[in-house]
Amino acid sequence: MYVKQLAKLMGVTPDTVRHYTRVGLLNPIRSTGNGYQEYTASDQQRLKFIISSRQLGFSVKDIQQIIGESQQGNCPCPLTRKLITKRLEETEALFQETLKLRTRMQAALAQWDSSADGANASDVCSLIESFVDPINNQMNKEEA
Amino acid sequence: MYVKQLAKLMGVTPDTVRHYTRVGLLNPIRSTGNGYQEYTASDQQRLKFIISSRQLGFSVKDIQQIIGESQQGNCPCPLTRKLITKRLEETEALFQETLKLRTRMQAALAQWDSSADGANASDVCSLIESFVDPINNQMNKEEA
DNA sequence: CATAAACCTAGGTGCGACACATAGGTCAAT
DNA sequence: ATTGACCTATGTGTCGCACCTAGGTTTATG
Repeated sequence: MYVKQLAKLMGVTPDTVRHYTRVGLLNPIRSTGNGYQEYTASDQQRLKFIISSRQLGFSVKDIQQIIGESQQGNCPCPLTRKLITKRLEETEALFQETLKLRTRMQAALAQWDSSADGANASDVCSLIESFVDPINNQMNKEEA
Repeated sequence: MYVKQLAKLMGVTPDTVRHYTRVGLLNPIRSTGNGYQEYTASDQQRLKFIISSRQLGFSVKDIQQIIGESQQGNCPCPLTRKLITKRLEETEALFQETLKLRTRMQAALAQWDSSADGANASDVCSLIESFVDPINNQMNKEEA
């Protein structure tokens, strides 16, 4: 099976399949004669594994490591647990940051909807310049 | 004031200041003689604006646009509102995706903590291979 | 005065996971 | 023979910086 067919079958783009091939995650066979890449059932199974792993938050390098561990005859599961623990921490951090960003943006937009336009020579945009963040600016807390 | 001093004053790295200078957001004056970049009070104010904008989720290109609009004599506030609306939508989408990813990861880790290691010739990692996502796999919903 | 420490410059590269473009070869049908 | 749809390898662009290279400047010190 050629690249486009495999891609369509697995719900990714041909470029994605080529990308994984470039980095060594897929190992198609060179077709005799025309030089086309022939993807086997093994590649299909591997691609399914890659897609599952990506959906679980593993990076491409993580997947390379996991597969490498497996190919060296070691059980990759301990490594897998370690990696996902790390990735989960990162995702948790990203989640919290995104949540805070969203709150800031919503607060800004709400404030701006009810405020007039305006700028002068020294300012660029009065909306941004005068934005007061009710979250990060709680009367400077206990400082007063 | 030179790059390091401005950076320290505003709580960013000298590289960040240089980056904004490279893309034209800051316009320091060339010092006579030694070629050093001299940042003025105007640059300091501008940098403050940039940092605020970044914290509100604007991209560097957004900021370039907003400043450009202002420099052409137009009020940048309508553009600002339009841009933040778009960025807020993106942030909302990222937030939802991150939330779902976190849930998947937590589910996987919980399942893996109580399951044995194992892999064979055709598998890479049985944990990933046999992971069942309780969120995305709700008995295939109504299909049965 | 020589030297070292600490600052500065411009320009280039690296990150991550692809998407997209370039220039060309192959194959099947018309 | 030509067209269209496929394929190849390789390179570049994305984003916001961080980091590195190779060098010049300034200041303090022995």
